[in-house]
Amino acid sequence: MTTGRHAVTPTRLHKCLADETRLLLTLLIHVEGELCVCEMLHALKVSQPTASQPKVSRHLAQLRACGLLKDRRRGQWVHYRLAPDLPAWAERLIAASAEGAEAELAPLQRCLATMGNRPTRQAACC
Amino acid sequence: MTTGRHAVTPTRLHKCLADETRLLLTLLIHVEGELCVCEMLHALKVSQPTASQPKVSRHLAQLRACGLLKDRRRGQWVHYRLAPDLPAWAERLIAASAEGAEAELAPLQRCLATMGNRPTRQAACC
DNA sequence: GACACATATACGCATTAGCATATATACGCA
DNA sequence: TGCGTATATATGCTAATGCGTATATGTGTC
Repeated sequence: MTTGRHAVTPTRLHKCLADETRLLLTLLIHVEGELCVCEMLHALKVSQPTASQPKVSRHLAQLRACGLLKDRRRGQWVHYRLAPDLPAWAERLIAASAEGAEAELAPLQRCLATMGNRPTRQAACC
Repeated sequence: MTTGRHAVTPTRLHKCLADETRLLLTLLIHVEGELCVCEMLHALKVSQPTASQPKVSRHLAQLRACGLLKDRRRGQWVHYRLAPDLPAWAERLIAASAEGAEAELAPLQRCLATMGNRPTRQAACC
């Protein structure tokens, strides 16, 4: 479990979302709630056919280091979700981004919906 | 429609705001409505004592090129304001940033308020 | 332990971004 | 015209960013 060293500031948050890959990963998690790396990799290939696993992993690590995401290992899968302690303004900022990126985001969501063999997700309480 | 060569996209907008200087300039304009370069330079020195005029000008040009700001020459002064045709999500995004950056923004506003010799601003309609 | 799968990190490289300094342009006024 | 003020751009440099490939770590299963 990674705990960011810094508080989330607007500049840091914008830097995180200034990369197309990180933006899509973040927004995808924002709308889906929680996703594992293989799901994100799968979805991302819709808009970035050449997207590689290390690329996704590196960007996720960066988002985690900034305090934007939390990870949770679930067997062999690692699931990512938005950090639960994000300030309200940060959530509003992400929501606004999601609206602006609706057109790019929708195809990825559709791809996710039809993805077979998705790892079972269990509620955090179990 | 957008006068810039490109439409404002979330990625482009985040890139714009991912730099501390550009973020503060944008937010300052957002809360003040319209500002000329010398006012921004003056205010910015509160948080960046070494801020130079070319630096501010370069960042403003970048924000303008992205379609975030519009400029208007008023005699020897050039006034900047947010582009009037920004999509609603972009304005909400900026407003959320402003909230997150409140602590850094307030001192600049105070500095502006006590700045002498500010160029007279006239309503756009005259 | 050996192997397969899921994910993370290291390394070398190419591109980009931001900066300081110097210089150019635009306007107002004498 | 020439000068002062306001703003913009050019240049050369350094540092940060993102990428692909290779490799390492962690987990489940046999």
